[in-house]
Amino acid sequence: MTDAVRKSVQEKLAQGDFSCTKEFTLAMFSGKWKIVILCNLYYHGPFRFNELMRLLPRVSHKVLASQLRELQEDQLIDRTTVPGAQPEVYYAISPVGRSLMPVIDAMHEWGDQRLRALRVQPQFNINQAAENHR
Amino acid sequence: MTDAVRKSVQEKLAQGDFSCTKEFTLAMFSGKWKIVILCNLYYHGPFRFNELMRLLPRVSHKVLASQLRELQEDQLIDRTTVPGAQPEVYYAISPVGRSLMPVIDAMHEWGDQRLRALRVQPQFNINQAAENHR
DNA sequence: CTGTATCCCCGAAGATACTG
DNA sequence: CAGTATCTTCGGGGATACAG
Repeated sequence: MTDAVRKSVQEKLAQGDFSCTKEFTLAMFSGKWKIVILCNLYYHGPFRFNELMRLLPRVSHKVLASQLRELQEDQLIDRTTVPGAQPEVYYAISPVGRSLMPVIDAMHEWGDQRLRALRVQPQFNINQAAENHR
Repeated sequence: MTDAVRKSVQEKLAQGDFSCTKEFTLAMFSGKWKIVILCNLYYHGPFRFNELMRLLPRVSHKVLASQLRELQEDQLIDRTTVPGAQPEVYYAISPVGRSLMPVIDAMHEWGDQRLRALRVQPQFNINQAAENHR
């Protein structure tokens, strides 16, 4: 959703061009909330829509819905409806989504080490870097 | 650059919030061309600006420049100027960028297997999936 | 509760022209 | 050759209102 990558990958695939494996993977969790959603579902079990809303305090209604829809389309999560007077909808990580976790773990580890390194290097000021990016 | 993630990560860091390691890593190669640039620099050695332009046939002048600038700011690549009558500028992957390659390799492998699986599953039509995304 | 429909904003991506 | 400056376009993200 966030993502120019996502779109261009889809176009490539539609044209039968499968030479974009890295970008394809990248497109899986591009989107401002997808990684957080994925990790929450993985580590803390299935959640209902509003439970996720509470877990992600800053996400808007519509955006959460669209992120979940895309994650479903990519088959990374499963959506289950428990019937009843007021049906309950549960989102859970799927086997495919689960298989993506090692990649996310690798990202976590790299980011962890990198941030650590940046904080002890006085010559690289993180706030300055943020400034530069404007 | 592409990225809502990049921006929100920078804001978090500026506020002293370092609890976004995965997103931080994600922000490294979010941007439509960054992974391709990184891999090219890694596997096929330093390149000059115009050489990169030729390698990425669809990228525009300005966008390539901005992607390279951000990669520099993130210290993933090094920019070297060889002085002379007409100075030559070379872009090469940095040690930090090099350390990111295992993560990218993991993404490559996952994407490869996933795409393979999708192509043999007739029940999941990739073009259809692309349609759904509209 | 779990969404969809609408409208707005902003920044990334692109095209083009200009510069040292 | 290696960029910067400017303008336009397009789509993601957000807020809000409405619906089943």
